[in-house]
Amino acid sequence: MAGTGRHAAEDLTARARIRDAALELFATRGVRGTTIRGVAEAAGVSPGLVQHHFGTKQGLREACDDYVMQSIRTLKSQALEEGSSDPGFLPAIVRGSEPLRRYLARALVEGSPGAARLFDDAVAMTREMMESPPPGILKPATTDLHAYTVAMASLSFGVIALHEHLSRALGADILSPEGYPRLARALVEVFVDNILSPELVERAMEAFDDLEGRPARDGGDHA
Amino acid sequence: MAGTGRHAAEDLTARARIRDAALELFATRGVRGTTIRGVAEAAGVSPGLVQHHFGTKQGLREACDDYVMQSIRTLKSQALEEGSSDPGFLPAIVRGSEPLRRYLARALVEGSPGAARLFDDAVAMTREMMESPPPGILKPATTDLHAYTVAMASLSFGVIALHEHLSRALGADILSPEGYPRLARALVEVFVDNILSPELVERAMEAFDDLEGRPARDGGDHA
DNA sequence: GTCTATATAATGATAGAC
DNA sequence: GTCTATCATTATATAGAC
Repeated sequence: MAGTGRHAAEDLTARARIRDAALELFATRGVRGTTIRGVAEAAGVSPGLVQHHFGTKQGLREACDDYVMQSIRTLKSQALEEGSSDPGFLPAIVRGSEPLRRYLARALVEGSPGAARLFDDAVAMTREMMESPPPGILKPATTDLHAYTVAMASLSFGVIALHEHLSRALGADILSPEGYPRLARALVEVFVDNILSPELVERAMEAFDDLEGRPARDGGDHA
Repeated sequence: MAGTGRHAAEDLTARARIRDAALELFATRGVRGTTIRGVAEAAGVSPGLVQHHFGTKQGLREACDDYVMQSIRTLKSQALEEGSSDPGFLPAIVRGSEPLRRYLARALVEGSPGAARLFDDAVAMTREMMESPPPGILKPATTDLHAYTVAMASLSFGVIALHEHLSRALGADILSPEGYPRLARALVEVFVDNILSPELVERAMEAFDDLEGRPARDGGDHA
């Protein structure tokens, strides 16, 4: 499958061209902001043909959703086969096409079933890896491994969802092969660095306990 | 200002009720998915009154944007005054109302000028803190402090943008006072933990160098 | 498969009464 | 300030020709 979306427009069937055009518009204008007419125009076909191939706008959207999520899964599998050392989804998605990434970013916030499934699968996959870590990765020291896993997934997918802001702040598209290393390096540094003093960490943990109404820990001298 | 959005609907002027209704709809259905008529119905007024107060749909959106971002800034200031130990935006936003958070999540992806400014300000604020860290926080060991800062901002705002998925995966609203501690604790653990072996970190850093076309580091024996 | 033409509904915005 | 009535535009979806 040409899952990355990198292909010449002329080589594609009308159906594929429509799907690609819809992908792009759904990503930039959102689902409701995209019109069948706009898709048809962008694909160089008539509005009637869009309906012919996908039935309704909802059908078109579902087709895009399936296509994007399947493409990303394929990219992820390829990255795994090549033995990528980076455990997250990020390296896989960086290989994808720009529209693919922007579609995912939108879908993560607009409420797409496919994006939700992708996120949940990533959590499950990360959790399995944390329970029996590969060489070079230690088992996390936490009493709540599930929350730990969710927090890690938040890091990866947050980069996707916010890539526009991150790119603007950094001055380079952080999901392009050019800009990605700079952010990735910084993310690893944040992981490795220990900028929080043990006392601060202890205080923060106690504050969280308080929020939950738990009893104070050892050394906690507050009510 | 009732920046948290916690107020009885009866106590509000029609203008405020319209704004709150629009806030809610913009957040859940997006800008293009929201209709003047829908806003009017939700606010219990006529469509004409919406136009009377805000002119156009665009004007209504800008008013919502300004209101939300200003409210969040106010919450942030309050958190700072109270000497919150948590440096990010998260603790402030957790205090806000549910619609406020969902609006921000959408705005971060839909392309809102106000959200972009908020993000950039957060980066600048975090950067200043990193350059002269408060007690308990060490200066990060990085050669790219700006990227480091952006990565940290990504963590905070990523939680907002993805809160729906995080909440689903965790089984509790992670931006409510009930669910927040569990995720926050996990985030701190991810920060503090060192689950990556030095060798793995070294390998990853070299891979990033390669992507950028930099020369190999000391000990790098690959071409 | 692909198009044009059209039915039907919804939307943003305006005008004017109360 | 608040409403109703209305216009012009635009949208989805269908029908049917080629």
